[in-house]
Amino acid sequence: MLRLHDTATGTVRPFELRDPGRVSMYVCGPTVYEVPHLGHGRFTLVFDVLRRYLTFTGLQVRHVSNVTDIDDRIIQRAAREGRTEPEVAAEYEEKWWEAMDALEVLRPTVVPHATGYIPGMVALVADLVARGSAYETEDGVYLQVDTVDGYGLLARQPLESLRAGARVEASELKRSPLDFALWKKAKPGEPTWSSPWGEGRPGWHTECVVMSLHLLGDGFDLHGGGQDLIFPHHENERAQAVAEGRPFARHWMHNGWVTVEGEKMSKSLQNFTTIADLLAGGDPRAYRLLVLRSHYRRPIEVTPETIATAERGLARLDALARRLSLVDPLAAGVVVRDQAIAAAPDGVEEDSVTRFCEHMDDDLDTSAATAVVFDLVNRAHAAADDGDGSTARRLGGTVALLCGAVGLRLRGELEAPDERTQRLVDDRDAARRERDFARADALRDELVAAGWTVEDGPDGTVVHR
RNA sequence: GGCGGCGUGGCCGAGUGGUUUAGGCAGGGGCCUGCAAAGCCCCGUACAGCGGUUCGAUUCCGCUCGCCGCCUCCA
Repeated sequence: MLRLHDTATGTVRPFELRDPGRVSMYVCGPTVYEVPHLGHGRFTLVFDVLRRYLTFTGLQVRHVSNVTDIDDRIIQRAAREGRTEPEVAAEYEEKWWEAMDALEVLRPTVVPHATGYIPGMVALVADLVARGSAYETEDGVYLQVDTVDGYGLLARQPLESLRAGARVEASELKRSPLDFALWKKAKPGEPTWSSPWGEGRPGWHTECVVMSLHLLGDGFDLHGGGQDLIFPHHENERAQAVAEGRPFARHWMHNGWVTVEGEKMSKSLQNFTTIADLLAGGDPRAYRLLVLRSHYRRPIEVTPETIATAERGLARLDALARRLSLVDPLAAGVVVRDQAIAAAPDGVEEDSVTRFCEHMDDDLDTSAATAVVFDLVNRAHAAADDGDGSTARRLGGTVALLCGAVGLRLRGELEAPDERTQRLVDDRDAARRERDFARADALRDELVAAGWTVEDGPDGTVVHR
């Protein structure tokens, strides 16, 4: 049974599903006005790992993640660049999926776009007004926060304390600085939709509550995102649902952020790296492994050094995969535990699978779970050294299974050397047979300089990169 | 001001009231190798500080210090 930290209670507690066997999860997706950076990479990887693991254990997962395609920043960018908002949104959404695909983050089951749900948002806002939870002003419609029971649950602060700390300038139009916009009345030149309050557009918090409830239903299982969404975004989503009298997310999960030299990666600090930049420099799997090696609620430092360390870990996995000719666990798609165990050609070590799952079930302790995998790697190599091929293959098969559970691809197959490289390899083998080591070493230097790793095995030289 | 998180061996990073280790990376020694690479074996007596509880605390409690974050858009 999976236990997960729940932001609403501040405790790790059982992840109890609304419908047995089926998981409904909503993860706040991107606002498409800029290219994704490593912070986006982390949250998508964290929730991808969760989703894959849930699937691994045999659950059916419905994963909804939105695209916010109308927003102040999109409008600003469009105005600045002399383009339309849909053009800007389309461009950055495309870049988003490119990055997700490269990271091997599974596409959500459903990807709602905010602009596709405007009528539902208008209806929600109208109902909140009718119920007396919201009020209209000159510039929009606001939720009156002090009408909502338990406002501050996710922030884990009472209303008074939030109010005292509010740094927003109190607008004369709002009854409280904490009241937030459900509907923004149009300013000249902005894209608009019709509503009982005139032309305008929905507030961000309204988008997500409407889409999540529409696509997953009342009392869906999990709502997630980065820790910076806890307040006000998720608090405000929840407030609307509460004001409507509708059960909202049963469980709230938030991941820690990416830091750079100890500070949060963010646009304002100008310390962000885009996913595209990361991928240009190396193996996309390294970021996944880096994420797996820490706990999802902890900050992670993502730098060239930490990525390089993860790449060495990856090299260790790949070396085993090559040695034992392990099949990439993801070649056939998402891995489901019982099916994969049944299909494993050499069996699996079920003890390790059990331990792996115990760690994962403990609030996704991926770091400890990953340690189980590396321990298997070690033992598989040792067994192979001892000439115990069947044990080695069984342990190796378990490595593949568990890597697959968290979406980590293994690269066992070698990149085929090009013709020129193969000639160098052949020449080197010949030189070694003739014990012309000076020539063999020179050829090796040449191969290494071209980026190949040279390994002399019992069957001759093998190169890979 | 309010609220929260964190502080583990050279680095990253789990975990635990006490006899036995996370794991990875880096480093040292050995094996293997023509030399390497990959791999294997061996090697580190760490838990911010100060008190308290306890037979015993890195692990529980309190305080102190330090770092980070949220209370504004933010993954």
